[in-house]
Amino acid sequence: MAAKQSERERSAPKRRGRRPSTSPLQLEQVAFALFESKGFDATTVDDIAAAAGIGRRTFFRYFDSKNDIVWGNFTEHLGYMREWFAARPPDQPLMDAVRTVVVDFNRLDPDQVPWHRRRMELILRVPALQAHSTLRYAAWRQVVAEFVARRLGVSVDDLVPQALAYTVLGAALAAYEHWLANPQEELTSIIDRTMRDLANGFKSSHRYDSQRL
Amino acid sequence: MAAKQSERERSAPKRRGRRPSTSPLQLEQVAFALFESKGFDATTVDDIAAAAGIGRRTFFRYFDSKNDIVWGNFTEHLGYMREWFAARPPDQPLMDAVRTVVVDFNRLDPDQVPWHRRRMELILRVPALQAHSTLRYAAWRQVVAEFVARRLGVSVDDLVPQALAYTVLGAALAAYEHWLANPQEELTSIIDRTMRDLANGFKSSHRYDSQRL
DNA sequence: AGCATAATGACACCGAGTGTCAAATGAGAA
DNA sequence: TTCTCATTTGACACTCGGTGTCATTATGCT
Repeated sequence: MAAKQSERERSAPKRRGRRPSTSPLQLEQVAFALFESKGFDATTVDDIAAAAGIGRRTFFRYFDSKNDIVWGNFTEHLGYMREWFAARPPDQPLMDAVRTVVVDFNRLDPDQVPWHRRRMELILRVPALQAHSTLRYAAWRQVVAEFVARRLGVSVDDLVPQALAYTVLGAALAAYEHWLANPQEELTSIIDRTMRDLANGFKSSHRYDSQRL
Repeated sequence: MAAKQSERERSAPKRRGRRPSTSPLQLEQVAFALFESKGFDATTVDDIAAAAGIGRRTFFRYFDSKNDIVWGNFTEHLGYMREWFAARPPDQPLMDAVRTVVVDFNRLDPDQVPWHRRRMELILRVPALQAHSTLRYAAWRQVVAEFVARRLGVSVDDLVPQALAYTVLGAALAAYEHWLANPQEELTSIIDRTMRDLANGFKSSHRYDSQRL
């Protein structure tokens, strides 16, 4: 669906037929308002379509599923992450490179923070979205695994790149949950700390506390 | 649903009313046969119920959802894992203890291997099940996090136990995928190797190859 | 004006999951 | 045996997410 979004945006210049009556972004905003007031599960697609003034069938032309609403243009962002990996200096140690990119990938403009927090609260706390997110995470992991495989000169499907990608994702998710529970801490700091723990094999983890960094 | 199963089994001795006309295990077997022949998505709950000779509504009294079929008595097994963690010698290093238990948790009787492989192929390859499985993994992670938190003397909700649990899960999943792709290798070996990589911070991972162990 | 293109919404359909309730079944008590 | 009570079952109706189809509407180009 983030794919749909970007296709739509890129093919802007010279239109031909009828103009879209809304946009993924606008639908996202309408939907988020409903999620906030009624909760995700209690909000039906009919509710969202009605609130946005479109038909139910039309909604599903903007998003493949109700779950996909919360993911914004994630797929597009993944492209940036891939580029950042490609731009890492070849002499930078593997885990340092991974940590740097993952931290940067999650750096936010201060004005985006509240919206991102609401997004992540949905993704990480609503069971239906927790489940669905797995499919998005797979694409994220793949980007990491591709970088690691390139660095190690092995196939993306080999155990090490996949295991590394899986564990890096895990570290990031734990960091995100900690961020949701501790709004005063900076997201990038938490991720950085967690990624260092991971690169350490959690050997000195008992010495960390929430004040560090 | 695995909860349902065990309640059902435990409350066996003195019955009163009408006897159940089937069992979760029998339904699982009927369902797996259908999944094998038609695929998971193409198999409807009606199909399963019909094949098992029960009504559709009755099916949902044995399993909370179609997805839950593939998880067998996972919740029950989790109990064992919790016990194994509790039985670890207090002087065993943290990551060694975790590795040992996770490896043991996935040790199989040779005759169970084919069935377990089919189960895991469904869980790890069918998108609907990949997604749903996240909810089961959360319970698994919690068991790991509880052990780690106890060892470190911190809260289960703290960053380190959660991050460790998340990454251990990730390592296990990568190992499982490798196992599915390489049936000749032993599952426990793969998991052991991956867990050692994790405890190493993947520092020497480029020296591993699929022959090791 | 007329044509091609693209988006829309109405309609009908499927499948998962749930609430309700009467009927079937089995064990123990009278 | 018959009555009673607990428990499971299945029929029915309903909600909701998601999809296929198709006529309609809006827009740009010739």
